[in-house]
Amino acid sequence: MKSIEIQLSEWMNRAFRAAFPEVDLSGFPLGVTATTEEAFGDYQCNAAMGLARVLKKKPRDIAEAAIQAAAPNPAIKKVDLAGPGFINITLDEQALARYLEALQADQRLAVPRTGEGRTVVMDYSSPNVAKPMHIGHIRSTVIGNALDRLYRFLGYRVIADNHLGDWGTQFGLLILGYRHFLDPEAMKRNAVEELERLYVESYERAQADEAWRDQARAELVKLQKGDPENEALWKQFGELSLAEFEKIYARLGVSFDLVRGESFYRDRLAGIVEELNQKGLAVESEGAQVVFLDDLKLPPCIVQKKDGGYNYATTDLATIRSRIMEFAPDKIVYVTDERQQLHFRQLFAIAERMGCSTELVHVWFGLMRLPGATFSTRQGNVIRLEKLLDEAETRALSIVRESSPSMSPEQQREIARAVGIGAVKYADLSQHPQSVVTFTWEKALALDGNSAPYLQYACARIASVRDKYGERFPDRNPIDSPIRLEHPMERKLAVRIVRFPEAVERAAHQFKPNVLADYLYDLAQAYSSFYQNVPFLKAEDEVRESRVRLCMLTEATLRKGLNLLGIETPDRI
RNA sequence: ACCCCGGUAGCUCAGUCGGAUAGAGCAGCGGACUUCUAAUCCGCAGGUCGCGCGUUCGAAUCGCGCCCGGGGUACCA
Repeated sequence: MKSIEIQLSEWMNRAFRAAFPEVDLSGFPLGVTATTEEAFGDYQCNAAMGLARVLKKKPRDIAEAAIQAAAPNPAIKKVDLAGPGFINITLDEQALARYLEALQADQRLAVPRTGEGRTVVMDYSSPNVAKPMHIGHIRSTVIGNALDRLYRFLGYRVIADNHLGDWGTQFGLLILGYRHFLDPEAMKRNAVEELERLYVESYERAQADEAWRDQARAELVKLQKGDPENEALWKQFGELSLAEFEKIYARLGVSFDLVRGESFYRDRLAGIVEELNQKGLAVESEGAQVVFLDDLKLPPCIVQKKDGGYNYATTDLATIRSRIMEFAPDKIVYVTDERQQLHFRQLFAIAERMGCSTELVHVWFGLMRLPGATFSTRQGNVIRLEKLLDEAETRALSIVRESSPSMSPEQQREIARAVGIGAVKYADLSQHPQSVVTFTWEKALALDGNSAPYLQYACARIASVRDKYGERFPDRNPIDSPIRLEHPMERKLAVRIVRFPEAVERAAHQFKPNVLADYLYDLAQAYSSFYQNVPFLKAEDEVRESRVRLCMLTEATLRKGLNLLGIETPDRI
């Protein structure tokens, strides 16, 4: 089933081609978009203005010609020519109602499978082993997961890979710290927290103590050479960390197809450098192996340190190579913070020179900061992700208890969980990814306005309507009655429902989940307004059924949309 | 010094790659619950889109210059 926007765009395309058969119009946008204002109708086409210069005609005349050349279209009530050359289209209510009826039978809500047959690797979350996840990790995890879900729904084969930081230079210090400062009790209580403490203590000692630094380096070399004792420790660190991460992922509803740390690629690093040498891409400079990218006005990129060690860029090159060999992806998407922009530009440039033709995309997001201090992870004012989620659930619980005192405690907790976690996720997803976010509890846990609970509340009200309808009219089925769009609120809601496919596609292709969030909020607002101002269970026969059908369509759309953002929709709230 | 982002209502933010009279939410003020969940709805008020010049039918959006803030800039990831 095609979306209305696509149908109208195709229709408009044919009209322009019929009006100007002698001109090659390929490459010009001739489609329609949702109107910027209701007063202009439902969809608008701005193509005439763009064509004016090329056709050397007045835009109004061009638009007029296209309108005249357009085939009769029963889906359209009227077409207006406005302003300098806008073509404004108003949908016919009857046709729109028939479309909605068909939509109700469509599991995909008219969202096309544009990714059919294509594969995309998504690299997100990727925390470092032996460090607890804090609020800085939530953006990569939540935004990455939303994109993951969006692409899957569009028909792509998605390989979600959690590329853990488990093979860095930090392990020398960590192993040393473990051997000297370990507190077994603390380790039992919270392994990852203790590992972090050990690292910090070891790091601080290394600042002042040169012998300690040398020792750490030696431990790292031993690990890299496969020393069994160090390898066992390293493995243990990884397992403890992963177990801790899994708890967070379970709470967030995030799962990966692969969890491959950087260590997975460690045996291929030498081969990458060798290949770069052979192709003349890497040369020795100041004792290190370096790829120069002067022609792209990028700084040089080190692929092998003078001590023989490898770093991030080399691992990532090996990772790209490995992913191409194993999955033959059309696209590899990385979701990281903004500080890595330069790294990825260098990486992509080198990969291309090595013959990689896969599309490589870096989706970056702004850093999370705290109001007073400028994002200081060192000063100890980091907020642990676990604590954030706890707080969110606690706050939600007190509200649920107040508004639904008759509910069982278990159900209250379950709803508070869905609402609290949803609020935290939505706070991130509803914002443009690349903006810098200043973290505040109030914003992260907002329960009114443009928030997850607002959307969840709308879903719960609909579920309630559906249940009450079933109780009061057990012998009727809404599907047996046609949809009618007579009340302005019904029409308004209908027009929004049919715009879902474009919101999904735009969110995915622009890598901006907030596009979908905005759409859902707008839809929920239209529904709330409808709900508050138009009676349905008390409406007369047929009208009641029609309105219940609109409720069900809204519900399906909201639920699918929130599901794509990774947000749960309880039946009661 | 150079590179990349951002600057929109008191606050937090949208703005569909150049479109029509710049939109939401909080906060503020005023209304609406014997009714389908008031975690809601309706209304009011709130703007030099950082500043200047330019490009054209048309600029918050594109170009140049400046101001302010953030991030980055060869052996960390």
